Amino acid sequence: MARASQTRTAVLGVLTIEPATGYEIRKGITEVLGHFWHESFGQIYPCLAELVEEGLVEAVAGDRARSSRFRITRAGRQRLQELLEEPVAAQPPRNGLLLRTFFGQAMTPRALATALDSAEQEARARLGSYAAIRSDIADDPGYAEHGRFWEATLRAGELTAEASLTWVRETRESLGL
Amino acid sequence: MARASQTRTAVLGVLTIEPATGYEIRKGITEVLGHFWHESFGQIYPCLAELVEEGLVEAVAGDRARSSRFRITRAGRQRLQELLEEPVAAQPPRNGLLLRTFFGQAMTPRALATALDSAEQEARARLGSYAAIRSDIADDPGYAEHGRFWEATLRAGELTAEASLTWVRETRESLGL
DNA sequence: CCAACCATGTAAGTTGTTACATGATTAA
DNA sequence: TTAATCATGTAACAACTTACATGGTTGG
Repeated sequence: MARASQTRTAVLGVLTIEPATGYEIRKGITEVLGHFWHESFGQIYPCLAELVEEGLVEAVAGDRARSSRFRITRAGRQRLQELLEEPVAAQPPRNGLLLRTFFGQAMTPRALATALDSAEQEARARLGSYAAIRSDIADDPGYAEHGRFWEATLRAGELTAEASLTWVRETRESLGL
Repeated sequence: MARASQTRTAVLGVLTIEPATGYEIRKGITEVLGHFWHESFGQIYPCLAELVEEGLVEAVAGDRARSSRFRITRAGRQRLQELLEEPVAAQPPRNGLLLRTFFGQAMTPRALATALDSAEQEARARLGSYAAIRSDIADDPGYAEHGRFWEATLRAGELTAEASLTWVRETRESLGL
């Protein structure tokens, strides 16, 4: 059966921006969508092969040996639209930090405090990276079409990171850590 | 090889509260940890069998035929502490709503607006359920030990849901939806 | 008596990661 | 020349979901 996951959605989506090799697709997902999406090579290459077979993307000659660029077809754009309009499938939640917090009495206060420190550092790092991305957005040649959407996803990251910092602060206080 | 995932951590954790059947463990995870954790039966039963084999939990007679309660052993508590003190393994991000937002120009404004509506409704529903859980926490006989930790996880849910509502509001505005 | 819930377990399938293997190209 | 990056692909494994199969118990 055809791959039912959202990997297809992400790959087709990236190819609407410009034709790309598998390597570039993965790089784009990591660098641009990285704060809310992830794909590994082991997903991308088989997925591309399927998409070609279904006529949703087509391979064009690449810059170098053993490389091919993939371009989304008209059918691919149509399919992408359908995929995007399907209801969002929420991934089952698995928050390791909250699991540790919930069972906090089974660990040393020191260890829980360390976990909170890590969460804080990670949130700060994310906020820092978002500031850098804001410049990238302004420089993007496709700003008029993509920019506002890109900014919206970035804003989600900021709000999440800020909520995370608020939570760490409050939790340190309420648990006396 | 032994199951390396955090299912063991969650199961052992639940059993620190009181001995339980597999069914009760699943129920407890769904009802109490549901806003940040998830396990299916297909994970829990094999995991319990492994834990028994390793001496981390032991089966005691259950209330009825074909049922057994599982009790965490001293070794199990020790193992749980070690597991909790391991660094939090962040699950790779896959946010379907942000994926749709990023590729928002490839879908109709109407469809994106619908996705935002769903996100808003879901966040509101979560806030409602947290209010109900707050009463449960106050009623919990183990409040003094567990309650503060439980409340902290709930607060995380509230902050996340509120951040989500803020984002939906801002995004509707910035994208004119 | 019957619906809802309690209870256990397995098998098949899907999804995804990681490690490995291979080699071309480019910039220092 | 050599390290980094570009590029592709597969095989093994790990994790997880879902559907199925089975039957006991309780409350209305």
